[in-house]
Amino acid sequence: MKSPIVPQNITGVLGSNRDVVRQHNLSILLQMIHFYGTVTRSQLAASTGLNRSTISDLVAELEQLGFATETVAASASGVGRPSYVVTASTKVVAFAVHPEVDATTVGVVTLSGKVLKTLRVPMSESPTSAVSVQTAAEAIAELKRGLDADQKIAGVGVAIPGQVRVSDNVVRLAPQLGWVEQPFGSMLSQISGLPVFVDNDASIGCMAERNFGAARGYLDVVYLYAGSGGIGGGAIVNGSQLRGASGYGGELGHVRIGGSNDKDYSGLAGTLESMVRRDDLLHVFKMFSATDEELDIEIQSTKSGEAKKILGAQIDALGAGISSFVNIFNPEVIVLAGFLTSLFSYDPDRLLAAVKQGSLNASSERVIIRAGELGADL
Amino acid sequence: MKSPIVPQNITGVLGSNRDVVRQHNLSILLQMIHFYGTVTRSQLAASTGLNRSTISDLVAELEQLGFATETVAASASGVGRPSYVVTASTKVVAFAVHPEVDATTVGVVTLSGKVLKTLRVPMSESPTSAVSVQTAAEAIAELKRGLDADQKIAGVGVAIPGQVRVSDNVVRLAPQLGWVEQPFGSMLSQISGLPVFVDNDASIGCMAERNFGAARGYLDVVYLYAGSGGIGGGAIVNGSQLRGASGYGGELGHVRIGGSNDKDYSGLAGTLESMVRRDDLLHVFKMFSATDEELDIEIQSTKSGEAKKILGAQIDALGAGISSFVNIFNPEVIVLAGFLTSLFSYDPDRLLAAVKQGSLNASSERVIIRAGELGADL
DNA sequence: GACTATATGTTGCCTTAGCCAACAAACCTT
DNA sequence: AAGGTTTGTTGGCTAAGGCAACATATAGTC
Repeated sequence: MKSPIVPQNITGVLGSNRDVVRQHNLSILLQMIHFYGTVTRSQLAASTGLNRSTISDLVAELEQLGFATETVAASASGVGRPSYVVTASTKVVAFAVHPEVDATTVGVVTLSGKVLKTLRVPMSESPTSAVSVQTAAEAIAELKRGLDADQKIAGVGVAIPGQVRVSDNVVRLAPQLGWVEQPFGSMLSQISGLPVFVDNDASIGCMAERNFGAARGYLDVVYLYAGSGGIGGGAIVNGSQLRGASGYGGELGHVRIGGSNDKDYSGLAGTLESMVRRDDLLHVFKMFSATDEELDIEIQSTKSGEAKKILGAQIDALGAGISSFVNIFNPEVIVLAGFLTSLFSYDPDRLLAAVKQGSLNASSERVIIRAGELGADL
Repeated sequence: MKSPIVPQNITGVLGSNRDVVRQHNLSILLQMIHFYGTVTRSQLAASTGLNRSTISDLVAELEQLGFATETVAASASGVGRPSYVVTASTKVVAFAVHPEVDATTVGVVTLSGKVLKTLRVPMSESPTSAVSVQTAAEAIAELKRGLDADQKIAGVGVAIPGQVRVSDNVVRLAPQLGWVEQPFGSMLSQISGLPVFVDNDASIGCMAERNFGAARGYLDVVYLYAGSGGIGGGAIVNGSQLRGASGYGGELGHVRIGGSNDKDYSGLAGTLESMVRRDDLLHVFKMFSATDEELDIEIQSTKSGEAKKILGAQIDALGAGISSFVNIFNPEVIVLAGFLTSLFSYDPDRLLAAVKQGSLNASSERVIIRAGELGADL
């Protein structure tokens, strides 16, 4: 067997297709149902451009697969015959796992994005990946017992505060947890017997905002999330998540914005993460740990000049970072999450001014804020 | 007519389709032919995954449309029946227009990417867009006369050193040329009677490198180009060009990397463009204007401490910028063009070290250099 | 040089999936 | 109740890719 010399790598991601069309269309419908929770058939037809009969066929298939339910239109409010209402099935659920330093959280989510139940397992110390997997598996088993017999489980989504190689669900580096090269996906998959999808927490937050939150329906989105562990980011480029070659693109917190020598959690100097630090605010408020809500109250009500100075500096730094992202991505929406929300609401004008000052096109740029929700996944 | 309340904006860019498949497949084949210049039918079949008979059919259609030629395989070197060779037709050409401050360049390019002829029209002063359009149209007419009767003209591609709204071919802002909101596309289209596609020069350079140059075949690419007018950039994300919501994304030169107050050509402070300046090098070498080649010779042979200092600083700044892009995009390749090539070859180790220092994942990151070629287009 | 193995092109038929048009059903208005 | 409007349903149509059998062109073997 000679190796076939140049096996032709294709120009793009282009496998061509025939029945791929079906898959594609089903997937689109499922996305829309997932997205809206409840849609009429005619709406589906209108927005996909597909024929009524085709939609009918496709929805029937989805229904048979258990992903959707058709109901006979409650109270119609139109002229013609009322369209059938397609509802995302609550029979299909997924588990969402979020390992953190002080706890591992597991939730059950329906296809429609509703969180049915969550379980938070506190940890006395930062868990190894093996411990975390074990904890997650037990929580999943526990939650599984609470499900109805007819509910199907689609899989498990894991949100990791760190870099993840998505292709094989390996956690490359999670500095806070102290994990390096941990095959979290395969470990959890083996124990739980379910398909597992691992991704960066900010990427997942970004997708969640795009599907259910502030960036709902936009095609170009920049997302920034700041928690106790630094700043994570994600971007939606032309409707799909920025991943990069190996799946760990979108590290927007580690973008260099200033000449400062302060280092961030990953040891890089002058980055956004090093200049917008939650810890600095906690420190000036003499708090040790606080929820985002507690911190927000402190921020909005502070009279300390020192605190105001830090807040101003952080807002300017955040604005500088955002302006870079505006220049790079030209997004429709920028979504801030975590305590960045507080920075924005503390002085929106200052942030907007900072962004405007550093970006090329003042045009078409809106900043919306919204807290992220627990990891939802497809 | 009531407006249909919520006309359903779809989740993604999703119109669904049936005969779209054909278009898709034809387009893929054309891309591959365009990309390789010459391919066998069996190669096409292998890399698209399509059936032999389908390929046969598709290629026949392309041939009939005049985009490709099938030849009976010159010297075969295999076991079985030799496969037909499909060649990009030289019968289909496109014009490439590049307006600059001191000249407007127009070229004829074949589908296979070969530049048949170029025409450079020098300008005594920076042209208005109307003048530039007029010049381009005349040059196109001139070049048209030199074409064979059986050559088809696909269209005109225009590379603008500035921001372009791709959707309607309007130049938003080209600081060097002093253009603001010029509908270059429609103007040229009207005069020349050809379809015109306008885009940012760096974006086009990026695509060219991806199709024919150093980034050939890669799916995630970051491209940086530095000319006399500043630094432009482009990125290929998952195989397609980063455009942004309004089509002027990818302004990588205007990303903030330092606390400096030096401003770039667009008036932004501390950006990559403000810290890596061709002019500074020209100045230290006491040159007024120079080609990249002349500058390169100067750079590689200089013994001046002053020059070395500037070079070092610029390399560090470039490295800082690149490291940000590595964190954001996680690309496979970074392509440097223009005089950035010289910076890299002057001290590659220093640049690599600077990149490494500022980026998260030292893994999977290669830097290749190559000079860009004149705008080729699809 | 005939034979075999191998790879590819060609042809006719099949299947799939979306479209279309006609009709039926369910709603609103008058 | 009649007419208008929107949507669902049904049966037939069509385009496009797959498949299998056969034809064709090369290399290697005896």
